[in-house]
Amino acid sequence: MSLKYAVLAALLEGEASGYELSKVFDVSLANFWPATPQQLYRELERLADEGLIEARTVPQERRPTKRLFSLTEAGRDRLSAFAAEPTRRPTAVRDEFLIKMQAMDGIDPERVRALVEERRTWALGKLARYERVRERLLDGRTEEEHLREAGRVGPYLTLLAGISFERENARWCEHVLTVLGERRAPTDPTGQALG
Amino acid sequence: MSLKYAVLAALLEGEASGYELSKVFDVSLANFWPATPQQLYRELERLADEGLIEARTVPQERRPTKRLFSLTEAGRDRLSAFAAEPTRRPTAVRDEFLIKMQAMDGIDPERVRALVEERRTWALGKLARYERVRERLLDGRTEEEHLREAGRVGPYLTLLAGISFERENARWCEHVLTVLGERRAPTDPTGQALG
DNA sequence: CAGTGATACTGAACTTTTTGAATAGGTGCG
DNA sequence: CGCACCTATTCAAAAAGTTCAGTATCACTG
Repeated sequence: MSLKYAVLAALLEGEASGYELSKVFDVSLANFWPATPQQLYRELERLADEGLIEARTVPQERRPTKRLFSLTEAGRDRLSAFAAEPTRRPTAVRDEFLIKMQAMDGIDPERVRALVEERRTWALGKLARYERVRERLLDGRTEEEHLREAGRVGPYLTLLAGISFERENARWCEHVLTVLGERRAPTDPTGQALG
Repeated sequence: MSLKYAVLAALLEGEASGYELSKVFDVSLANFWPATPQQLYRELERLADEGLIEARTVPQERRPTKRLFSLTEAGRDRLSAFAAEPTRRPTAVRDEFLIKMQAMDGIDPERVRALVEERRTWALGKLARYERVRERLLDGRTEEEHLREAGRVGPYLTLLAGISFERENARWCEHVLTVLGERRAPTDPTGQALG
């Protein structure tokens, strides 16, 4: 149900094609509501049928024709009504990696290290991408200036949420690597786990 | 596909009924792989058919008969094989609340405050529950002692991930409340947003 | 001028997840 | 004794999401 509103919220940034949205949903918004291109195209179709967005066909010089979608007044109103409602669904995190970590104590510790390193690298990469988006949004101003002066603050604040999420991810990985290191070379000399 | 492994990982803690798992998936594991009771019962059926878990029927004195499930050797092996593989799916966060925040700049600021306060309260509540689980796991030891000495460290480490997630959530809410407060009483006197 | 890859979109089958309800024994309250 | 609520599970159906496989246009490379 919420994909609908995620799409409407994305269109607050201005008109976009399905293809463009599928890019956006992979970097910024992917943060809190991922969707595949197929989902987006279907959703855009439905929203247009409902009159919440409108499409305009744009033939291009050097590329295939695209359809740009933008919010209608009805769409804006519907989104605002949704945003003002209390939140029904709690946050759902689905993380295959953490299932593996839950079961880590049966796996070769070097294998676990490798998985955690991989995860850390990934989190840092995402963090760097978010930081670049942030620089672009701030455009030279400090956070305080931007938040006082900007017309819209929602996109910046949700970006901050993504940044702190990935930063904590990376920190957690580092903590786990430390723990694994200490278990490999234990200061306690019982030798229990070294069969 | 991963629910299967989430269930196997949950059974590492010992045998459990579908009902008990549905409780666990609502507090600790809900963290990174939520599931409804219906999903769990179906998954348990499938896993038993595959021979990865086995069921034993336990008639009870004052309660309905329950079926307790436990890992088989095949189940343990399958879980270990899964846990050692590189992670295919990146973390997926689905958060209706953050969609609302993305669209906050069209909503009555007092309404937004209320939503953020609600979210903060919820995060702090979850954090408190996690902290209690942590106390129980540590059982008087320090984190360092526990991590060096414990047989299994996976459950503790994933719990830490949950704790830092909710702590950051609460912090983010507090930051947003500050920002909203400053926009309500701006030091910059243009009065632009006070129409 | 064939191959590769980006843009731009569509279709159909499939799996997973959610929702709502039904069943059924037992406990505790007034 | 009736009602609400907890344990424990199952059924059915809808909604949401994933996967795989296309179509088609154009740009760039060798």
